[in-house]
Amino acid sequence: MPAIGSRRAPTKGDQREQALLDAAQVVLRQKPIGQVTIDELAGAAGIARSGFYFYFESKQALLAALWDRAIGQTDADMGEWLASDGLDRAALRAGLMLSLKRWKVEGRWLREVFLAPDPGPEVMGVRERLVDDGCTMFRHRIERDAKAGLTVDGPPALLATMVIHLRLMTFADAFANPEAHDEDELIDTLTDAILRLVYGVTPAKR
Amino acid sequence: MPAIGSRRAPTKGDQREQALLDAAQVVLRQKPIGQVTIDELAGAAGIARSGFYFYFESKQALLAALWDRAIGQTDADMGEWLASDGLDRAALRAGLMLSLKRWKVEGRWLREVFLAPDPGPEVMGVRERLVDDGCTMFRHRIERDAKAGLTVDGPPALLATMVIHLRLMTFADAFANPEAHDEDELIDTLTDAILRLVYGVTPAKR
DNA sequence: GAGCATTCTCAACACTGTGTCGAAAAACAA
DNA sequence: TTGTTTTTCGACACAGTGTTGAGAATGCTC
Repeated sequence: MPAIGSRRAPTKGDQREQALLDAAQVVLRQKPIGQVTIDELAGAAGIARSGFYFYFESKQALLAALWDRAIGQTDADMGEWLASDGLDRAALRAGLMLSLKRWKVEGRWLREVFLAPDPGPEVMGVRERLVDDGCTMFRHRIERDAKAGLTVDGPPALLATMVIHLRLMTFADAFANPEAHDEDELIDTLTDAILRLVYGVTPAKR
Repeated sequence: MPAIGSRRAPTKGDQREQALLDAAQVVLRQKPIGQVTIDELAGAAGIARSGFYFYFESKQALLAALWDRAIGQTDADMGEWLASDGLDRAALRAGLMLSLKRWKVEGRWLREVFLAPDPGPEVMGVRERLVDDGCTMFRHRIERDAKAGLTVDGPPALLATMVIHLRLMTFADAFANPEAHDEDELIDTLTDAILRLVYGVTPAKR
């Protein structure tokens, strides 16, 4: 594991570590962590089970690393909207759609790290960082608009948390029941729901 | 396990089964299921580990039974509002407050059954029943109001799911961070959020 | 390319928790 | 009491995790 920015060429071990992460990501798309053994993960990356422990302390540690790798992407989805101001419905909708697409593929294990009741300390660390960061960014966005008198009154922190959770659960649900709702309808409903939640506004028909 | 309505006195075994459920409920308030062993549950009810299997097939089965026992209560919390019509803010708020109180005590294991990524089939059965029933009841309430032209337009099923999830996550969050928000403020914000979500209305200041 | 250090691999072991079985004890009915 | 059913538990088999230490492979330096 070379330091970030290190120039040294990736060693065989570095590649193995990436292979382990890649393999895990593929396996975890198919079934829940609880049903995946370390033996299986190691096997998928072409090493013996005990070799796994050279790279990661535990399954949880690998999961945390995997999640860490995905953080940037997830945040980036909503980036444009977070940077915008006021009732930018288009930016919000676009961000949500991007997120939904991601969730449709990686939903299973994203859900695990977000919602698992008792993840190890490593995962908890990453989760808190991500959720806190997410809430903070949303909160800043909302506070900005609150100052401009655009939002409903209500504690921005609470509103941000609600929006985050609403989004999260809607995507988790969409992953669990992919056939239940039309994708566009789902995103339109979610977009408008968030706008009503935060700004108290039902935007004009599209 | 006597049939419902059976007159026969509860045998020692029936009592033991209840003791097991009661003990589990207490233990599960303190720590996540993953950290509770069957040995511990059996011990808390005063029997040997292997004796546990006389009453329940697995930890998951006990959990399902425990949840089953709690279903009636949880539903009853929102009963008054579900039976009412239109924008009955008082009934909604009262129901939410009742639910919150319950979650503050039983939050840990309620959360587990709702959100665990990979519960056994027994729990899945109960979960689906509960979530589906909950969504269905909320949906009926919303459909009724939709017919009366009170709600925003949008698929009632989707709105119901969103409301259920918003409520669920807000309570889960309140359990996880009990100090984060004032109880009344939390419930007021949630109540208004739901009303805006479904009816597009920001009620008059209280 | 020889010598040396680092990186990597894995078989063998110890441990914890789950689930099964059958024999015995306790409770109940006739 | 006697026979039947219910309840209890010790002993076993098994699966998955995590540790250790020996040695193989790799890369670096001269």
